[in-house]
Amino acid sequence: MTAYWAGDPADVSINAICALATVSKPALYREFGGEDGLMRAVLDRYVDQVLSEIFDILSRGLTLDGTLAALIQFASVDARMDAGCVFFKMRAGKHRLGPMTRDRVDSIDAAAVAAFEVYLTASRAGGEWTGDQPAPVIARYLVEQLGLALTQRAAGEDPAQVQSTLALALSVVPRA
Amino acid sequence: MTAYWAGDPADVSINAICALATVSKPALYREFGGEDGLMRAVLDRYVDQVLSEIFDILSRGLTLDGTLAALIQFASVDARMDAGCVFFKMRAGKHRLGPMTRDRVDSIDAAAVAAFEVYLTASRAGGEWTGDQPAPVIARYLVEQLGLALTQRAAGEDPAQVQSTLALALSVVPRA
DNA sequence: ATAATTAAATACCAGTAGGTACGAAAATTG
DNA sequence: CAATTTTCGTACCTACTGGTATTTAATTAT
Repeated sequence: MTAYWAGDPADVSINAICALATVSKPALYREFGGEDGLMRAVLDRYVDQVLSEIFDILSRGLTLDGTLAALIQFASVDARMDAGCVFFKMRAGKHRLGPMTRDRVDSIDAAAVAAFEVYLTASRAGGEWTGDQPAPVIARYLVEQLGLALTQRAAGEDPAQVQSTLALALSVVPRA
Repeated sequence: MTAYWAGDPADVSINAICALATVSKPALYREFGGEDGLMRAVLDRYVDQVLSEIFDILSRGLTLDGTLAALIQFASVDARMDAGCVFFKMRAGKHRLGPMTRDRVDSIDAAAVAAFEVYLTASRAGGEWTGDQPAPVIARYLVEQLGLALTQRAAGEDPAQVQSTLALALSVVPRA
């Protein structure tokens, strides 16, 4: 996970991973079946350990404004995201992934959009979100903007600049 | 250019290009010096033939609203951008490029932001743009949003969905 | 027509990718 | 302790990468 996170997952070879982990190549294949299985396992672990923070933010019961502020903070300033996000890195190079990893990426993507949709619907019911746009559109929009911010961070862009871009993008969500 | 455009530039090998162009490998090396030289040449040609459309839109003397609408149309619906954009594809995988191509990518990126900045400054002087944000911030924002839209199209997303995302993103620009 | 020169393609190089056959070591069982 | 089974790593495989040495073909000069 560390190796995939630090750079581009597609640029990290099985050989390099074995060397980093001081594990023999057949041992790795016995454990994960191949590159596809390894990446899928890494992605699952990453979602569990890191990306869950995003789902967590949505379930804190914050105001809409507070939720968006927390998302902006996490994606563009938090040190944990200095090297970007394993999920969005994999999604950006989806065509290079094996079938299992690709399926996982798709289902995580769908789950993220769905989580935002649920949040937005509740937010609208509570009168906090006054938008006339359909919730699915805004949910998809938010995921894409988070992805853009995390991609920019992975590219080494200045966090302050990433933050200003993301804050601007999320300012289209009308708060009550 | 066709090969780089159709997929991911980093996934197209010199061998494949030679086969497609029915050109021997030494001939290609005599002409371009190597992969880096070829990519730089392709990028230059692409900017000249395709990406110039964006700079052209900015110099048509349209209203701010009309300009943004034209940009949205071009990036998210125009059939020429069905496979995405060679420039943004290369920029997304910048770490994989040779030094010459990478320098070109950087300078084209800077030129694009500068062009938007000039446009916005003029637009503000004309009273069409009423934003209080600094022009450089909005210029950078617009380039990133165009890049996001073109990346989504390269990934095969539904143009209508790309359009709705981009239109939403550009709606933060305050029109008089 | 033949010799000298220029052009271009075939065939090859080292390096690395993902993946595995097979022999050695270690643990388990009788 | 001996025999068997299971675990594990060295060494190797094929495919493909960017790049080039060497040979073949075309051209020019005599």
